[in-house]
Amino acid sequence: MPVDFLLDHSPWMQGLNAAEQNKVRQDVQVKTFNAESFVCYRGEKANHWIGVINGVVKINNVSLSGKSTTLIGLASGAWFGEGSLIKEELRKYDAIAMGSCELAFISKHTFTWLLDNSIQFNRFLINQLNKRLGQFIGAIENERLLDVDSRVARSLATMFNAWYPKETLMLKISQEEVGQLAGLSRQRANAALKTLEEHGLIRVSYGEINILDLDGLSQFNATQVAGK
Amino acid sequence: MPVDFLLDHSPWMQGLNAAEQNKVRQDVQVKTFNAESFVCYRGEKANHWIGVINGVVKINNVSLSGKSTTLIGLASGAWFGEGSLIKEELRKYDAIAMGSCELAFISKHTFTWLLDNSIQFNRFLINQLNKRLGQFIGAIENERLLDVDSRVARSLATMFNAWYPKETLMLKISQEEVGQLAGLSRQRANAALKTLEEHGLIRVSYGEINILDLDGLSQFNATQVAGK
DNA sequence: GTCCAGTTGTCATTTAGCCGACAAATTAGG
DNA sequence: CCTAATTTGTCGGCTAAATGACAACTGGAC
Repeated sequence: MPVDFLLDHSPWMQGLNAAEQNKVRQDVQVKTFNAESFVCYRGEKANHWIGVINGVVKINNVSLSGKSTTLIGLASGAWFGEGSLIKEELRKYDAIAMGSCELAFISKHTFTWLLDNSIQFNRFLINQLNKRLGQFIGAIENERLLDVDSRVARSLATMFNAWYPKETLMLKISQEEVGQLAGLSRQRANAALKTLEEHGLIRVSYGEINILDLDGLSQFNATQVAGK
Repeated sequence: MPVDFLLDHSPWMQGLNAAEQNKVRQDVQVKTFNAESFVCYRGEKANHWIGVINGVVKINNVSLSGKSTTLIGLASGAWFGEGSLIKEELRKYDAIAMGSCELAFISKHTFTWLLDNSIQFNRFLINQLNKRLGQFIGAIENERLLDVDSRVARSLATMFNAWYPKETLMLKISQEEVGQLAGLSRQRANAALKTLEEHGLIRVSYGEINILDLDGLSQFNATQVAGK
């Protein structure tokens, strides 16, 4: 799948006029990353806005005590990294490729140009930030109010919230990483995955999870299922 | 403190021209709320953008199992409720006055008019959403990586992230509510408050917390303090 | 085919917050 | 000044997740 497919299907591109679109197409750079390689480093200067052509990228942080957590996973169609560009600050998190992936880089220069010149682009950003804010607020709700199995379900489902080609609902992810994504130990994540598999929502194999029912996954609530 | 003080010190007002500012001043309505009264209800149609003139408002949610959690507290100078206005959806959370407070209401009509006509206003919203997104991502980090005492510290500090008159660093809040704000039981919140008091960051009295050192509070990290 | 690093399944043990309970303290209202 | 409602301090028992450990499994590299 080429960059053009990503650009053609990105809603913010559709809001731009021909000249603006051209500017973007000339600026965009494609880079490929191997599994586990770093897309950006925490503390680094933010110079690009980044789109996922294919593969999955995780946004990560490591605490002082060495514990690692994943804040969000981003699949094909997602654009990220605007936060640090807008605030003109250093990157606050690591971005790491999960499995090999292809990414599109748009320069800070073009990004700010769009921000300064296109109302449509501003509107897109408002909507994207608003949607993502909703996602994270939801994540806090889940973490506080939902049982652990449901949290794992939501964490997996949330990855696919962007536009994406629905065929590729497969994740190259270890159970250790699932734990980091949901804020759990590997062992507990393992148990949760088994529960979800029993409910026919996913299929677990070595280093890989297949999503069988994305809607079911994002609505899963163990306490309701159990009828309590 | 009158509405005008809030409007004069709100950064988004400063970005508007005289005509736009006038439109806002004619539209704004002031309402006062008693302690514990509802400012908006979850499920209600969203018709206003709301600013805090004085007092504190908490954004709340109650789970199916009846457990209540507070997602964020908003003090003087904060504007909120744009999320549901932008998405044109029903309110997703309750907003409840903590102690009596005065709020400014701007109609959806004027809000969307600003959104459609003022680039400056769009820019303000992007910055506000981006900043708040950072806050919530930070909250998840804290919840996963930080010890409980530090989480309480951050929860309290985050309330005062907006512009506000720094004199009023006092919260009318029960320890039960502190627990809901940090996602903890009352008993554990109580212990955390004692720790923070010992470190000279706050002073706790009946139904009330005084912030002595806002910076210290927002940077507090118990594992570092303990030297582990 | 063999080796090896990484992953998974599953223990027992430890830890920490939750919950229910209840007495003491505090404030507001008559 | 007295009373009722709320809040606070603190206990012990309960529960669930974290942790550490280890054997079994998998897939890729050689």
